[in-house]
Amino acid sequence: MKPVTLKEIAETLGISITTVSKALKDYPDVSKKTKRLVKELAQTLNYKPNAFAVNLRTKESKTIGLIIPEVVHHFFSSVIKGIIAQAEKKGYLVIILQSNESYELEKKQLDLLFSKRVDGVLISLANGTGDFKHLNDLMAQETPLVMFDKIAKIVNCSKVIINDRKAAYTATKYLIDSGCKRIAHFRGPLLPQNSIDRFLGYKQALVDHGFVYDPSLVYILDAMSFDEGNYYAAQLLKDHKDVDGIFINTDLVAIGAINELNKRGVKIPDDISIIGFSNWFMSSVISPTLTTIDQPGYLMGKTAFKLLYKEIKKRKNNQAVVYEEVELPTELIIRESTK
Amino acid sequence: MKPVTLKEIAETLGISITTVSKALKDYPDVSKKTKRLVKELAQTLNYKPNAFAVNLRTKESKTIGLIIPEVVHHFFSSVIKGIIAQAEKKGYLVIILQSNESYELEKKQLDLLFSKRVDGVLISLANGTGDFKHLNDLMAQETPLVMFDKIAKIVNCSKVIINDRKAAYTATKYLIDSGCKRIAHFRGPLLPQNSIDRFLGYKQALVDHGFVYDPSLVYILDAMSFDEGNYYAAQLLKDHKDVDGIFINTDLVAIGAINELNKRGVKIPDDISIIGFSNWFMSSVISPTLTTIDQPGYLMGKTAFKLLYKEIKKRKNNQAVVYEEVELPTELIIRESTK
DNA sequence: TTTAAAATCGAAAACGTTTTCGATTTACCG
DNA sequence: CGGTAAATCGAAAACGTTTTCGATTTTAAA
Repeated sequence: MKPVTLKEIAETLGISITTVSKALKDYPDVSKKTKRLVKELAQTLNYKPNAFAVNLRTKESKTIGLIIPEVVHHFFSSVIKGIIAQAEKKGYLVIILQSNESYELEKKQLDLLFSKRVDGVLISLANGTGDFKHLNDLMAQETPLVMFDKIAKIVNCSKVIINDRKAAYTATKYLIDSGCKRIAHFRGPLLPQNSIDRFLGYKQALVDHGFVYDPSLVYILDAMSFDEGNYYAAQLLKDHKDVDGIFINTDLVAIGAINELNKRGVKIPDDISIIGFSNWFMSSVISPTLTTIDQPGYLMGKTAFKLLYKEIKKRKNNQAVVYEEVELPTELIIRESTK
Repeated sequence: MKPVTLKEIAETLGISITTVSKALKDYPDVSKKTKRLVKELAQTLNYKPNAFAVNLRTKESKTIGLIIPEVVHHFFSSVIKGIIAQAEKKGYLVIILQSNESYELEKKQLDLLFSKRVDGVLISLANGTGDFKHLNDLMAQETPLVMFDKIAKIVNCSKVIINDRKAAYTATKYLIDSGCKRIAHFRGPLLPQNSIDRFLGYKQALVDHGFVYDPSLVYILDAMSFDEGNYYAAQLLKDHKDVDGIFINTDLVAIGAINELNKRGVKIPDDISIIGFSNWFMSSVISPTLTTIDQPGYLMGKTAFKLLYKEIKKRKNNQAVVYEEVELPTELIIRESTK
């Protein structure tokens, strides 16, 4: 049973394809009676327009692409949820691709999306991307792009971000204010902007409060996993007996660290205070519960789509597009892992 | 700058569209020289075939749809990851829709996917669906469908599942073997097959081991949230002072329950043992760590796609399709929340 | 009854591919 | 050089829509 087409409806009704098409879309130049007939038949035959044909004709796919580094991730899945919820409201479908933090994959996937002629793409960069030609190429071909969370400052497009630097500053300052004297930092990889900014915020807070910045206190992680949290917590204990606070780039790692410290009998927060980043659900559930920075994933997804949608509209109407950079608020969530 | 088409390449090279198309796809009836010329130009112009046109012609979208109840969910996001990883290997893109446990939405989304002429759809049912006409309609129109995790036994299609009943039996039996005398069950809503099966497994284990089944010991939850875990744990304490074990439908609720019991000074597992279901990452991290049933999400996603892919292939070659039902293994993960 | 205006309809082109099949060119052999 | 086989090419139809614009029919007015 093949999908029913306009042609079939037209033939069984003895009218032209044109009229059927117009009847279905309530054109003014088709009679009420014909409209009723057509709509009824379409209904009973369960007619659904072939999106390919429509898109080929109208050049609109009503589909956007989304590239994220990792799907199984509390923050990113919240973002996804925000995006598809908002997209659905506007009649858009979203194709999700996972870059696995690989620049090469990211490039390939962008090509794929272009081939599908998506109306726009939303992207959060892989840790591995230091070159942005693929992004600029896409935009050069009229495909709107908006970046969120892990962005590249140098690329000229709309962005939705948080102020990582400020948030990290706040977190570190809280550690300082609560009496920590020697504060370590588990940072993310070198390339991503947010891991740079969080590091910078940490450093700034230190300097502003009369600490001397000690590079041996910052550990550069790679996978940002629970296991790395375990490993570097142990490492830190070995390297620096005097550390009494850690600001950690992301909650998952922080939870790994807490796990390791618990195991070794280190008292949190009495011996060492810990602050994470992101406010994963898990953070409110482990013991001790984790002080962290709340990062609004759902809102970020929603906002990113809105920006993209606005740009799609503008382009469609041949209006000038202005790139926006919206900064979402973060919040320090104080729990048990700090004094 | 409009996307470049075959026509453009053909014109600048002074050859026909046909030849360009064939050159790009390495047809044997175009000369090496022409192929080289075409490919070079395509490369420099950054030509990407218009998927709409291709699909309209070939009737293959190389896209599948995925409908799941909830994105922000450890199990489902693992499934998603498995699906898109496997799909990418075979050159398929996946459109993800979230039904939010709503039957109405699910129906609408299925229509949307059909309109997009996806090559197939993967679905895990919403809790609210008790009617399956929308699924049968889709299949009647030649769109392969495979269900996973939350399935409907009555629908005739390929499925990938776990043996919920057996797993629940194992869990409950473990509680019994470890000495529990009065075992409660927090079950899911009434409709979904897996919540029924888990309940049945629980009941069977009880009966098989000389317990009398007491309906007042099973609580029917709705949202399956952390908060519900809190609430029903409190409720249980009020209703039944003698309960010493709970088998809980899903880890998130179990974690909520543990949270509440911890707060009230109930000792786990000494006073009450708890077993969850799914093996969320979180379960290995809370205190006490949660004994649970491991449910292989990534593998399930991968398998579901494979089944779908097989069916797509078969249909394409006009071969008879046979529906398969594959059952994935589960495993009891013993941790601290049980004796 | 004629005529102009309004209402209703449909032919055809276009979107960018793929593929069949016939046409043309080239190479080769005697 | 003639003829056949092989190599190379392109015209055209098709996929299912949308939309323009001209054609036809109906209605209402004169």
